[in-house]
Amino acid sequence: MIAKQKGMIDIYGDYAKNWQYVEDAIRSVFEKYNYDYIRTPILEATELFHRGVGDSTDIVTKETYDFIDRGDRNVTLRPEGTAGVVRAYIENKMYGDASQPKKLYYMGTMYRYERPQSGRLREFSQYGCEVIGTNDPAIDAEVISIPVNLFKLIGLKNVKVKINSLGDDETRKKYHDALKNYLEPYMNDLCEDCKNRFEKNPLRILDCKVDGEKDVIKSAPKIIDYLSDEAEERFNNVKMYLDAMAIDYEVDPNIVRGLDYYNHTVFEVVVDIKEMGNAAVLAGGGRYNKLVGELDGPEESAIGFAGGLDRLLLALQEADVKLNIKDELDAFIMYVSDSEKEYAVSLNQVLRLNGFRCDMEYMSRNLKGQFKQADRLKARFLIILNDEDIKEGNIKIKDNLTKEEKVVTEAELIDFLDMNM
RNA sequence: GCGGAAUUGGUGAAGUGGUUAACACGCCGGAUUGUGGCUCCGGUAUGCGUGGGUUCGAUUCCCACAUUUCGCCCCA
Repeated sequence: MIAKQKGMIDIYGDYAKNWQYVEDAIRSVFEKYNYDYIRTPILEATELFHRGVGDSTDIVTKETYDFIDRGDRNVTLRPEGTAGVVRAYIENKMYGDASQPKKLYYMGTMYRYERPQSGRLREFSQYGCEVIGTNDPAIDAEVISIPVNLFKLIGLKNVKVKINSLGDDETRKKYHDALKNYLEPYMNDLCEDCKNRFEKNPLRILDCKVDGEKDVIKSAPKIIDYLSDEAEERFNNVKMYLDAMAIDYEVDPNIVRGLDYYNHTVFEVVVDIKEMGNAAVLAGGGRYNKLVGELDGPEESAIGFAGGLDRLLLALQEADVKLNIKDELDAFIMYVSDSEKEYAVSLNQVLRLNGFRCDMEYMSRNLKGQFKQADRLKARFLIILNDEDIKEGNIKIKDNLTKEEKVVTEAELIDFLDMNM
């Protein structure tokens, strides 16, 4: 047997139903916010991610799904959505469109080449948006509010927003130095991983699982104390607009997103479910004002967020949220003889063309088995054919809730179903 | 990339170096000569992740690999 690839899953059955329900919910929220759907290729030039995501993180050096294609090109399965959307924005010259800013949303599979673990597969689905072309702090608040509203509408409670500001380049540089100066004398007290991070990515030390609770870390300098006046005012405006939307948030100075391209606003939307561990971060994002320029586009400001579909579904399950999935059958057609079967086929066709969701027996089960099948399919009405009825132009229909049986003419059947559905 | 655990039918699983691999659920059929969801009865794995090895003989022991799973690194 040929098995699926490591870290990939088949989505089917009830899980697929939940999946589609959530996808519909996401689409509907983005449309209410007036975002346009964009669908970019799954495969992109490797260089896009090297430049877009940044070489310094492990993401690009060892966690992307890279190939050499038949034309000797270096290609990569997209590890995230932003780089592709920004590339499409530049390549299609969307900055010239009449409607600005460009508000784009996407949904699709992403890939990372890693050992799978809880809540982290090699192929996973993300949804998210990018707003390109404005530096208005009100749009920061709008973008933050999207996942918050989505989670609320879908039925999740205990959703928290954590925000922080990384300021501008100057802020980051000054803070970087200050943090390293502060930490250097304490390095021997920190874990091996943190010693490693000290050179590579000192910001990450702030949310280390091992050392994060130590006083040394807790009293480390905070980036928000290093914000330039301009950056601070910008951050205050974002908070003001969040207040105006009545979005609860807390400023968490330890939120450092992993990617190099972020500046100013960064945020995470977290659900308070202990069992979820790291996967409790349902969505995250931030502003990236330099990225469009770095990818050879115009110097346009941008902000976006992305969320994991798989972990959203996991959260819904953990929180026992009942999704309103409609998978009931309107009618199931039962028969025994061949002539009844022929009539069943034609009746099925008529009912479907009239907009009813129906099905019939295809496994040659006896009548008892057909009743069971009808229950499995959650059929509201059972249509039980018999040759004598058919001869007289009658159809026997049984209400599977009340168990009442009724004989109607073929002409009456559609009206009867219409009235009862 | 590093470490731990696991892998037996459609499902949950028990089990053994040697004729027919428990039990339960599900499914199919019968009792009920065409109206079920209860009950009773019957049927339902030539196979124990894959490939090697040890052995007279392995699903059971050993090795490798694959996959799953839980962590680490990293996190989009």
